[in-house]
Amino acid sequence: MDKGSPEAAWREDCAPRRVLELFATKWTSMVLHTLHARHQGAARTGLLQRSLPGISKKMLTQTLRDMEASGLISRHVDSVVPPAVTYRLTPLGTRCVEPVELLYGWGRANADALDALQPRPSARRR
Amino acid sequence: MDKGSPEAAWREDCAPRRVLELFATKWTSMVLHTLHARHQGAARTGLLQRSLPGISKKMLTQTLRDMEASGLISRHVDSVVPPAVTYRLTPLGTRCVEPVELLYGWGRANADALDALQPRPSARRR
DNA sequence: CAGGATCCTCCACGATACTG
DNA sequence: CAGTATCGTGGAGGATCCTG
Repeated sequence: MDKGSPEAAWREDCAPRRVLELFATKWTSMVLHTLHARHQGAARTGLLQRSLPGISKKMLTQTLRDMEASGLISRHVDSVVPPAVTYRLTPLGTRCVEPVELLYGWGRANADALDALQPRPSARRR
Repeated sequence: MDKGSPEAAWREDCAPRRVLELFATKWTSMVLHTLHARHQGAARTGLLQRSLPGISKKMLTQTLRDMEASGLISRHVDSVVPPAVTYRLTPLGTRCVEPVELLYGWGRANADALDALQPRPSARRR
C-alpha cells in the first residue's frame, strides 16, 4: 500500500473514493435506506419498486445489480414458476447502512433549515 | 400519475430525500471530506482544486455553489486585488461531515473486500 | 413477477478561452 | 487567483415492448 504521496491527495482509484462514487448515483442510497428502514433488510423486487416512487424498473434492476456487485446486497431466487426474487442486505451492506441512515437522519433533523435555504434542488438558474 | 398513495413511501420532495440526492453528485461528498479531513474545515479555491485530482475548475465552483446554497459551507472573500476566497464548513455542514466520514471510513475498512468484488468501477458489462 | 433489449432524451461533467 | 461563458460529449436515467 503506497500512501507516500505528499500532497497528491487520494488516488482516484482508492477504495474510499470508489465508495463515494458508488453513492454518487440517484438511487443507491435510497434503495439501501428503503431496504433497511422499511423492510428490515429484505424485500422482493416489486415491493421495492412500490416503495420507491419514481424509480423505473430498469433503474431498479440496474441499481440492484451494481449493489450486488459491490457486495452490499445479495440476490435470492426463491421460486421458479412466477419468479420470486428477494434481495437481502449482506453483512457488508448492513454495516454500510449506518452512515446512510445518519445522512438521512441529518436531513430529517435539519429539514426546516434546509427547506428555508433551498428553494428547489433542481431549480438552477439558466 | 396518482399521488397520495397510502403506502406511497416518502414523498419525492421530502428533506431527507433531497439530501440524499444532494450527494448523488460526483464531487459533493469528496469536497466535503477533503475540506474536513485535510484542511480542518477551511480552504481556498486553489488548494481545494489541488486536493481533488481530476476535478475541473467549473465543477469545483459549481459544487461549491450548490453546497453553499444548501448551507453546508460558507464563502468568504478575503482580499480584493488578487481575489482570495475561502470556503468554510458551516455548523450545519460540520454536523453533516460525520456520516460522510463514516462512509469514507467504511470504504477504507472494507477496501480489501471491495477490491476483491469489484473488477473495475467503470467497466460495466451488459 | 422479474428483468432483459431498444431507443431516446437531457443534463452532469469536462476542455477551453476569457474577464477582473 | 477566482470565476464565468460556451460548446461538446457520454452516459445516467426513462419509456416501452418482449421474454420465461
